[in-house]
Amino acid sequence: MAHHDLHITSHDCGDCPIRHRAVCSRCEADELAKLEQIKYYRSFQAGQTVIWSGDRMDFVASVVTGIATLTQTMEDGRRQMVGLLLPSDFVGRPGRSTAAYDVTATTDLVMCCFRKKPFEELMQSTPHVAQRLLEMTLDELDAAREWMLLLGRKTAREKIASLLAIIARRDASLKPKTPKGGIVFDLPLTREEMADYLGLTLETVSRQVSALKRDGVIELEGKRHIIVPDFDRLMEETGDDSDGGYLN
Amino acid sequence: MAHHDLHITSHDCGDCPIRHRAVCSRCEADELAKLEQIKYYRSFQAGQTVIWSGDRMDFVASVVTGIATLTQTMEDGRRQMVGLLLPSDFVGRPGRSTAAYDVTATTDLVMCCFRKKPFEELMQSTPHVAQRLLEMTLDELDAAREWMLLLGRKTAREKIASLLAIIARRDASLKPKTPKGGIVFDLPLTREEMADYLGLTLETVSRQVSALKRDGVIELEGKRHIIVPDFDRLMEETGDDSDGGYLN
DNA sequence: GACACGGTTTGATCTGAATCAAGGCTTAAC
DNA sequence: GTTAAGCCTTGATTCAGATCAAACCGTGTC
Repeated sequence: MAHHDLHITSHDCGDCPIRHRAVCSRCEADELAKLEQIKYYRSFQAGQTVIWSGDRMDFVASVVTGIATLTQTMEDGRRQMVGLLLPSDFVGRPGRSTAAYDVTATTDLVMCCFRKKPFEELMQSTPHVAQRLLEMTLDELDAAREWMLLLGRKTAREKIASLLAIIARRDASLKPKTPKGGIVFDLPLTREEMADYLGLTLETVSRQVSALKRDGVIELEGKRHIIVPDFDRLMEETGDDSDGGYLN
Repeated sequence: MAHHDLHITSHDCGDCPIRHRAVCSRCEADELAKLEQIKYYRSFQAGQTVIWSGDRMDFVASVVTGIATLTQTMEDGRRQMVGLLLPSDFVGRPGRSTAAYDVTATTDLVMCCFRKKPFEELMQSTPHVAQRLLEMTLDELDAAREWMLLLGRKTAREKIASLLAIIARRDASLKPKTPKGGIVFDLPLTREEMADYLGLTLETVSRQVSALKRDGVIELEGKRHIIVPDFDRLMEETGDDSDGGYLN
């Protein structure tokens, strides 16, 4: 993420409650003004569908608060999650008029939308927006490819550990660590949603979560509150390279 | 693909044997000249590794002829293909200095490379290059997400049928159809490579190919030459929506 | 308090694909 | 012509995860 010094998220986007990593970095005053004109907010309750695959989609958007998912469904009902949208993530494709996936709010959700036509025009005239979007898309592609390794080759236990590590890592970057170095967070997904993420059934998810708890890798308070006493121990269970990833 | 009228592949890139969809569309004469200066060709034999994950990578490239694969490998040797590069496909990430995946030539391969530093500079000064790259990356992301559905939720038989359909469709767009409406092509992948693509073992691939042959969905001449007498029949086996996909 | 409901756990059983193992078919080498 | 190496097929067996089934838990409602 450090490979472009665009001072990303370095200022607020007008009155947006969060800083729009996607579209506002390096915006000039007049560009901001233009963005102001074409933006609007939409709120959704947990469980609500934002848009169905195939529906007309005349906006692009970024998540302000909450979590949304992208899923694909086969005729017989088999579902696979293909994207997880966290605050500041971008959704929508310039140049396409219909949604390619179901977008669903998993938690209460606020999105900051931009009407597509003017957004595309803005993109034409402000090259750094296209470049920033390219960067984000490449990041997403990398994430998708890691996800493919998970889906194709990892065991159920490794899949669960990987998902917990992904969420734990994200949360750790937002919150300070606990005194003893443990990481604590609430699962934003139901067992079924986890299963759709991982290409498993909800029963298998439940069993493997129980197994990780039994083996002391995680602790549970209720169904959703997770304590990871030792992050490295969790990482060992993911099957991933231990070296913490390549440098940029 | 029709959503941007960039007259892509509308002219040759200097003496390149193919038209570089990636970087040459709408190039001005002076931009072409600049590209000429930073480009060079590299050839690889079938089976050769272009670059290993983690290696320094100071170029970006597009495939001229042949096929290359991107794969990820776990420490214990489990492998998952995460990308399949066909002629005119682009590889390499502006802003990153090391390769994130193993890149391997599956067939004899010629790539047209551009040194990264000057390519990035060119990107800064020519907005349409970044935009074209964004478009291509979004296409790749869509493909990755379809692939995720395949990996997470499809049966072995559906996976094989899907892969054959993908290759058949691509070939059909390059070659004229056979008199009787059938599609004929040569598999560019070994059974093991197919397995790595699909998240299966090579034995399962072999069995399912035999099963599709037994059921008359495909015909085989030798190990690699495939005849699809009825493409719709093959599509039925993929588990995908029959409606041929959404309009753009 | 009784009830229903969504999310979850756990148990018993089944099954699709992995694994283990043996050959077969081509092509190239000597 | 024999041998070896790659690639592919097929069979027997095993096993991880799916499926089927039952019950549990917390919350909100009447």
